[in-house]
Amino acid sequence: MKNPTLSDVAEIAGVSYATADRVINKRGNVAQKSVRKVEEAMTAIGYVRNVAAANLSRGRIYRLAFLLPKGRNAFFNQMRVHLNQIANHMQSERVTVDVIELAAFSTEGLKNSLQSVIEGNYDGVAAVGLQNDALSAPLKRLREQGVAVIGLVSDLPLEYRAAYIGIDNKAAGRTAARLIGMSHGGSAGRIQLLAGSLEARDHEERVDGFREVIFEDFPNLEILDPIMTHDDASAVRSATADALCANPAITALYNVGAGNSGLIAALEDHSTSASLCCAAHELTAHTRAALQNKTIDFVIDQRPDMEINRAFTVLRALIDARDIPPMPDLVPTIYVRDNLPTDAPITPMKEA
Amino acid sequence: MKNPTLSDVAEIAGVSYATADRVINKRGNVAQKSVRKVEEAMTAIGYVRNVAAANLSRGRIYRLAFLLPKGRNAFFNQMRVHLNQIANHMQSERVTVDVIELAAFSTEGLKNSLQSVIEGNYDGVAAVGLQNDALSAPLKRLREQGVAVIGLVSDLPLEYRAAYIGIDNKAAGRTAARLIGMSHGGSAGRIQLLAGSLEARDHEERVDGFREVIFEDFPNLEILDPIMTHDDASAVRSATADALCANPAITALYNVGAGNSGLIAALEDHSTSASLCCAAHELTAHTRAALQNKTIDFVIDQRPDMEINRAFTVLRALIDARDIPPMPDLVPTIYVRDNLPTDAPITPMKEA
DNA sequence: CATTTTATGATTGACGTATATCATTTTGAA
DNA sequence: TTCAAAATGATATACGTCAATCATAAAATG
Repeated sequence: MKNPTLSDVAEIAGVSYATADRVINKRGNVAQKSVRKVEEAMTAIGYVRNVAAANLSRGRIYRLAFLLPKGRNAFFNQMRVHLNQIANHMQSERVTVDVIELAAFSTEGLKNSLQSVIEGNYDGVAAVGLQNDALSAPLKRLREQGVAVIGLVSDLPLEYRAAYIGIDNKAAGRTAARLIGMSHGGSAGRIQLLAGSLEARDHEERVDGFREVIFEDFPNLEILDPIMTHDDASAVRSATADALCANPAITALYNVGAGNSGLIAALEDHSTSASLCCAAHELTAHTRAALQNKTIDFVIDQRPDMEINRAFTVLRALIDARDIPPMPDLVPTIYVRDNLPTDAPITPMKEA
Repeated sequence: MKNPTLSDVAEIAGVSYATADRVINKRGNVAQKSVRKVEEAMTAIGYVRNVAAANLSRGRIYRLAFLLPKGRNAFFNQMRVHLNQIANHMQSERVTVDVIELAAFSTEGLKNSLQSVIEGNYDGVAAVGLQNDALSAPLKRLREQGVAVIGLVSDLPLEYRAAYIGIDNKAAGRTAARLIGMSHGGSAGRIQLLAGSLEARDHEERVDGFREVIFEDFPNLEILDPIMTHDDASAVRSATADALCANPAITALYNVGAGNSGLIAALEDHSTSASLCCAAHELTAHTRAALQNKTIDFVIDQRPDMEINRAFTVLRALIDARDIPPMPDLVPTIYVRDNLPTDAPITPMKEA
């Protein structure tokens, strides 16, 4: 009935506790036959290491750093909120989190932040990354120090990061195209794309994916050249207004990047926007409201809450050199106005 | 730098360890001013209970039971796989899981299973529920024994369960309607519904939600009366074939329930099915393949993996009388063929 | 055979909390 | 003032693992 302990294993294996310990913690200097005896005893009685005891004994604390772009961007705001919530709960498991903010899209800024992480003596780092070779040097240093590094939302140079946590942006673009394409019901149409910058890898990938699907499966839809907005809401607003005015044949809009409040404002100004099909990224207060009042039709979300959860789990697994526990897959999530999350999903019970 | 312990708290509060312990574990017999002193010290130095040490000391083990419908239904197969995976990983945290299988949709069977749970001395139970007053008595017993009970996928009578973990089925039906509606691009159409049984609460709710949205927002779409299939694949197959034959004006299909392999087979037989819009529930090997080869267009999934994760987290929180940690929301997830998870299909499935 | 390696045993002290016991002090009511 | 009740202090043990030490036993080496 009680869970077997390592002492039980040792006893059954006919060795001392010390030897059993040498085996399970791979301390070496153990004869092969002893290893086998211990392993057999382990499986025989179904021994599983008690992580509570192990963590306590080890006195391990996990010092994590999250490198996020600074600024008032709705998506990262939300991510920061989730991060704080979870970090708060992780305190009881001896996990401390420092959030380091840095200028968005700045290789130099990221490099400096990584430098400060090197000096900060962390166990693990999750960074919203950039693809730039200038980052390789500090990342290499981190690896040499045994710091676990993962890319979050946007990847880091592949050689020096242990994992990437984020959606497949090409899939996200394809998904948007599928939805917009189907919404035409076989009729012809014209789609205006908006993007922050095609130098941002995620934006580029989304546009590519979008194009693929339209070309493959919706040949009677025309894609207009993307307008660059630098993810700025007022730029999005004026660009949208201009495009709709200049090209009345537009039947759909897809904003690949941020600045959705501008998109929404422009659509609300526009008289015939009701017949437009509109897709955007990331569920925020703005896009949620716009979905509900039918200003936009689809939101593709990357589930920042799940990303943060995964980041913690993966970092801890990497730090402990364990395998990663089974977790839900991360896919581009489609929101329409009917499947929006509610705010209080769990109902606590009244009396005992 | 090191995390403060309860001894530190006691010292700073100017009381003994014993008194500090009496406060944080609410053992009573403590003067108000001592309580205040301890609480102030706690916040002053940011004390957080070390759960590893607490769990170790308490020697707590969590004995959980999951009550799932028996049978080789693809969805529950998948759920069982996830459950086993996670249960396996939870062993190291002293969580044991017993899966109790019972006849689907059988109040009597569920009642008996609950009875065996009462005798089985569990700490928590997650049950795929039914709405039937006959269940109240055993559920009441469980509550009296201090066993945490939650409804999973399908809810239990509200009075005696602490939480429900599952999607909002009305929202799921609304979501399907929204997608099918939009896919008509404003044209008229006719939608055939298929359902297992309208006595199953989830099916009924989905149909209701579906109807709502079509009536509200797609008045030129007609909904044909649902065909009852009892979730049987061959029944679904023949019903689908018959309906398509009898009514060539059908533009869309929505299978509210299970038996998708039959639906897919019928569509693959049918010559003009390419122009049909088709939605179904739950991502399985069958529906995944059908999405990919364009036999069906949308799958609404309840993310059984997330549901299982939540179930564990909520049960443990209930058992420990803690608050529930922040977790990703559970919403009806829309899959098209472009945002499928990359995982290799986990269910080696013989038949539906 | 003597000597070095290598393997094993026996034991111990953290780690931080839960929980219990017993002695002692303080408080409140008679 | 006196005595019971309430509050506090001091202390000890257990939980299971990690990590270390030291002594001894077995095996490999020349």
